[in-house]
Amino acid sequence: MEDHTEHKKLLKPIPVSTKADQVEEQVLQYLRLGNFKPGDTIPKEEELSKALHVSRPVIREALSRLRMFGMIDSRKRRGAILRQPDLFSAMERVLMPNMLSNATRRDIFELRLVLEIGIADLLFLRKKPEDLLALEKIVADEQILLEKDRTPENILLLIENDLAFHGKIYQISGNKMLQSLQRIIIPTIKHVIDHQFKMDPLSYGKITHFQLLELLKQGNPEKFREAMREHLTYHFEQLSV
Amino acid sequence: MEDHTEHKKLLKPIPVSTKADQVEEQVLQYLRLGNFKPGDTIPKEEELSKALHVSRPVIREALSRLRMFGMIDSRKRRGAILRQPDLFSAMERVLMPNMLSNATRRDIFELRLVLEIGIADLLFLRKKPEDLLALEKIVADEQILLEKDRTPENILLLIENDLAFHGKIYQISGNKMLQSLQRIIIPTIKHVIDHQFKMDPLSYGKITHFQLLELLKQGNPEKFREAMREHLTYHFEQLSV
DNA sequence: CTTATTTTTATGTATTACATGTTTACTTAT
DNA sequence: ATAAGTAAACATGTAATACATAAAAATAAG
Repeated sequence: MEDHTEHKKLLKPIPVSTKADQVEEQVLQYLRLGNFKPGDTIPKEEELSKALHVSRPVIREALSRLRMFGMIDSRKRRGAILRQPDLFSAMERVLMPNMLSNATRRDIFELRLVLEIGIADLLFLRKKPEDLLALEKIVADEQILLEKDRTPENILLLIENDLAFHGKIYQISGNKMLQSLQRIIIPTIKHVIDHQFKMDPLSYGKITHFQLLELLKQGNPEKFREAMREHLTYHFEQLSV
Repeated sequence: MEDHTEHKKLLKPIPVSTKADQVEEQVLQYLRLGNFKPGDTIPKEEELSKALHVSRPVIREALSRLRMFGMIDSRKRRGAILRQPDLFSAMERVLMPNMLSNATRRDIFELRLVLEIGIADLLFLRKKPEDLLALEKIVADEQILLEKDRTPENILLLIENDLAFHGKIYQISGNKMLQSLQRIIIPTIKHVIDHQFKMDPLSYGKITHFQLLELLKQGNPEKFREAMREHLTYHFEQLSV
């Protein structure tokens, strides 16, 4: 018997992943190699259970994960059908800025800067008259707010206004992926500005929203990029090696 | 019949959610409001089961999803402990370019352009001598390959070399989030270039990798941005409104 | 006091049963 | 014969239960 326990210790270097993990990997592999298209059905839980020699709860646990990513959509009687995975929307659900490490929050803060600098070409490719009108409205609102006193609630309104301006930029890009990323970025940026850097959320460079809008109307991508870089200059100054 | 399809669109997009979905949402809510930190433990499955009045398998199904995101790490006897969610790594696992819609693939293609244009400031902030040496090696290899015949295998090597150069750029940025995004982008870019645009993967503008490297050594972010924009000009030309 | 063993306990896995909603097939009425 | 209504089948959703397993805690042995 003591020999038995000896073997037990020696034989198991424990690369343990649970069965559900393995099933998930198997199914993903199956999907990758199968070259399926959205709308195709995958084997029934019962069939998977028999094919992989695991119980149905384990199968369900694995499929549940794919469901969370929007990869499958299982309906009664029909089984599970493949869907186009929505890469970022699932991520939004689990994003909790306070759970992230400072390093990750910093990464997201930087990501925002990278995106808003690099987005210029898309803006000039896709901007429409109504977009410019919307931005004009936002800038006009900002002007009104700036002329008022700096009461706490006005500060909040200014922050909202600022968010609206930059958010509209992502929207004009016409790129859903960028918009998804922005939804991930926003709560993190707020957290970073409040807790990590303790900077004034409205401390922008010499270039104002108004000037950015004018450039978007009459300028070109290159000028817009450099103006945005200047606009975000205080944000860039927060960065460290 | 045409009337029928009309109604289908107008009526019910099916807002059904399973219990596991609801449990997942409850737990996420609990975590968000609780202001927890990595290392904290969450209630045991049994407790959750009683508190939410659902069976343990349902609880497990919900927790399994959080496990997939790396949010929790459950160990026997101890229960589940919170971890810092790795936002993008889970997404890499489920990325299957052939499952994406053309629109999504186009979005990812554009994301790459946005990132590589916007990344310039980070590069100049974080570049280190060894990074430049690595890039020099890549560029030298490219030069050797370019002087050889255009055999299929040499073409493949050139594509690998190109990937190495641009990949190194992301690495120099020192931003893990950008590197994660790149791992999502790479297989999609390949797919898009092969199937969607049918463009030459190596068709770059007048600016070469060598010139980009020289700018990274002696130039500034602004010049680098515009050079990268020129380098990617044929990619930008693929874009449509 | 250290080490080995047992016990405890929470998760991992499996079996089983039943509920629920869809599809398919069948029946019935006009 | 076509249309509507009904019943049967079937796959997923939910639940209860039992046992395996591993890790921590408690206890016993040296």
